[in-house]
Amino acid sequence: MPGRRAQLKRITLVDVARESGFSPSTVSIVLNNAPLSRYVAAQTKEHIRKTAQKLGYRPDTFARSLRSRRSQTIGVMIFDISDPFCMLILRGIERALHATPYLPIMMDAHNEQKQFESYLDMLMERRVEGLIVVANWLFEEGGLLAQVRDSRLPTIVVGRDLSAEKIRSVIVENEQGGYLAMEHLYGLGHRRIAVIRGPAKLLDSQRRWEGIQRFAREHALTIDGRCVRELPDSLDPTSGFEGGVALTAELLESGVEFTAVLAFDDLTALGAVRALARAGRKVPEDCSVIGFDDVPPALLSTPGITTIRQPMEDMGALATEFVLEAIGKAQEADGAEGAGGNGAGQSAVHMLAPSLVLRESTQAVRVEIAG
Amino acid sequence: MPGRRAQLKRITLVDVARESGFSPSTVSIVLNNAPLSRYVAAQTKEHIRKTAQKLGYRPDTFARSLRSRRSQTIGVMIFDISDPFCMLILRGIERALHATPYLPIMMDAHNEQKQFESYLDMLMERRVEGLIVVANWLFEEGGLLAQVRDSRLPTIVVGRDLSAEKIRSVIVENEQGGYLAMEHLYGLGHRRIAVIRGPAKLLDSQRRWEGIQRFAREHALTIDGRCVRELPDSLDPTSGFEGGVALTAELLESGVEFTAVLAFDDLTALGAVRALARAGRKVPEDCSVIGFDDVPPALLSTPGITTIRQPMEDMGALATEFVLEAIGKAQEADGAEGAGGNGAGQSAVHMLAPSLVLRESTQAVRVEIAG
DNA sequence: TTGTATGCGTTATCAC
DNA sequence: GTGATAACGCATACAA
Repeated sequence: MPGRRAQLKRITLVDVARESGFSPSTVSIVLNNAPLSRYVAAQTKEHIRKTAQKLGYRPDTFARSLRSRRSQTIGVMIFDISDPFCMLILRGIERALHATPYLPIMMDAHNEQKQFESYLDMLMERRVEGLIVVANWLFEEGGLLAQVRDSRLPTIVVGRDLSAEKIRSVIVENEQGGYLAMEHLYGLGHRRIAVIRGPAKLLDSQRRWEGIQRFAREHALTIDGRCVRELPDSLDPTSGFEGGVALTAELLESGVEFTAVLAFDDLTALGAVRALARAGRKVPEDCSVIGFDDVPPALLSTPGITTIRQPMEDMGALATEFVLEAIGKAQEADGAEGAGGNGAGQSAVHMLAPSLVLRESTQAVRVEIAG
Repeated sequence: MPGRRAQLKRITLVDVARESGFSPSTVSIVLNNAPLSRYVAAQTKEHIRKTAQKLGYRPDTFARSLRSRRSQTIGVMIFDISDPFCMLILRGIERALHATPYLPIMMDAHNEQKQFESYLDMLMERRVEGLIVVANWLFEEGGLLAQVRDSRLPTIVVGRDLSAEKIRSVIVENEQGGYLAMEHLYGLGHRRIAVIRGPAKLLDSQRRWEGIQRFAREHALTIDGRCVRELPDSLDPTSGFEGGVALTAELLESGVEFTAVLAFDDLTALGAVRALARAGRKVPEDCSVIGFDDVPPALLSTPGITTIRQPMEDMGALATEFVLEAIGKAQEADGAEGAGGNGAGQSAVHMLAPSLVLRESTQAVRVEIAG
């Protein structure tokens, strides 16, 4: 290594100015492509850029942020990073942010409201310019986002429909998803379908149910009330799986017949498989199972779980674009005073289409003919 | 909303000074608990703290960092956040960092060396005070960390043994893990054990194999060479699972007999289960399977995968402590010039003990008596 | 014990 | 077209 010890001293804007023979202001203007740079001679620009490059100049983030009041960061609050559902959304966020000068600052709330609050505080303190909340279904918005809402910080939540709380959301089309799941099962000949619904409190859970019912209505299929179970409102991260096990076992013991289980999500489906196996019923031969989400464990288990896929990466990317857009607008309308929305306030819910992912946990029903 | 519009103006140190009647310096000293604060009257401190509280003063991170040259952040480079293995380590890091004033800045390299490099750059630019690299086995240290190494930035890698590259590492005791797995299988009566080794290049893979061999030696068990397969050196994230499927299928077709499969990791084990199922062999009745790591999918699949657990959360926490410690030392020895180590250079590998997690994928061998 | 003055590296507002 | 100069908010050496 050719003695790079000189690198120890940081190169500043002033160094570049001195070396290039121009003033710090000009250098700053050029290097930032500031509006004023329109009036700088092309030759000057070229020269300044060259020397900056030569010296290996890197702007100091802190000085820049201090002066410009802009942090160039987006806060990403993850409600539970160990939930595979959240993870894939992160990918999308990172992907969308990659082309921009913004850096994500991620925090994991460990499934705890308390943490969520304190981290939110930290993020605000670090002056993030936007906020993306990655929520799974355990997330309880107990006024947590109230402070954010009227802080005018461009905010969006992905993974949960919080439009009722006046927070812009990006989610999957749950109703459509429920419909698709039913359609698939029905197409395979299933008529006695057990449904494990999500927690009642969950809006997304409602929607899926609506989709299920719509399909049933359209096909004159009645869903036996005894075949429907509901996941409890729980704060336990593994409650989906355990709920699936328990509720399926319940279903099995109740004696009511069914040839397929439509589970709220993949973990629930995995739980159903477990319970069925325990009862000696093989999947899919003796009973089909369909999940929702398409998280990795659904692919890795045997049989692979047929599921309704949420385009999580796209959801993350979309949410990111919205936030960036809102930040842009807020900047434009910066001088323009007024109580009017800077884009942060306008609550709306953006929905992406789900899709069926065929794997091995569902198959045509064996004997049954019709309901 | 009761007109909170006054909040728009940020409270600064000067505001607190004015309001409390003391000078900015005194206020700064008190609020930071700086060394000099030892000489400040208790009453003064009290008063200053009260008014700071009253005004809702929050120090400006950027100004503080600009001045003090300290970012109060730790860079966390995750090689692949979608790998459940990495995820749990993150939990540990976050937990350990929580009690400190340090904020983690996480970046996900998406399994790409290119990304890794550019993000590393970003982290350095943001002046992180320490670096934790969360690596899975796909991570290739192709000189990636060279720049970090001689940047004197306290660095540690968790999840991979990179001590050979002179980088401090926190890992599980792989040799012991391999031994434990064999011990478990042997204890259940298995004598014809198929082994799917990890990639040859991987040091961790070697160590596990050594543990396996040690157990075999100690118990006069010979491992049939025909029963041993090796995962390819691959950069594909799902290669573990697919490798497991393919190699197990190969094993099955080769006609050689075995009553158990000892897989390199949980994904490989899951792959083995899949291949066995396809061949009509049930797990664990017809063949036992043991994994390594204890990642969530191992728990969620049916049967649950018996595995050797890596204490990933503890590994993350330990790594974090080391980095914090190194930062502390570097600060102390700040004036003390010298080429000598500030703790960052001292390469060493710290190992945590693995443990057996019993689930349903292994059971006593049916008939076989001895090798 | 406490206050004053200075500078961290940038950007922005003016003059020239 | 370009250059002085003044903040941004904080921490610290030094003075009192």
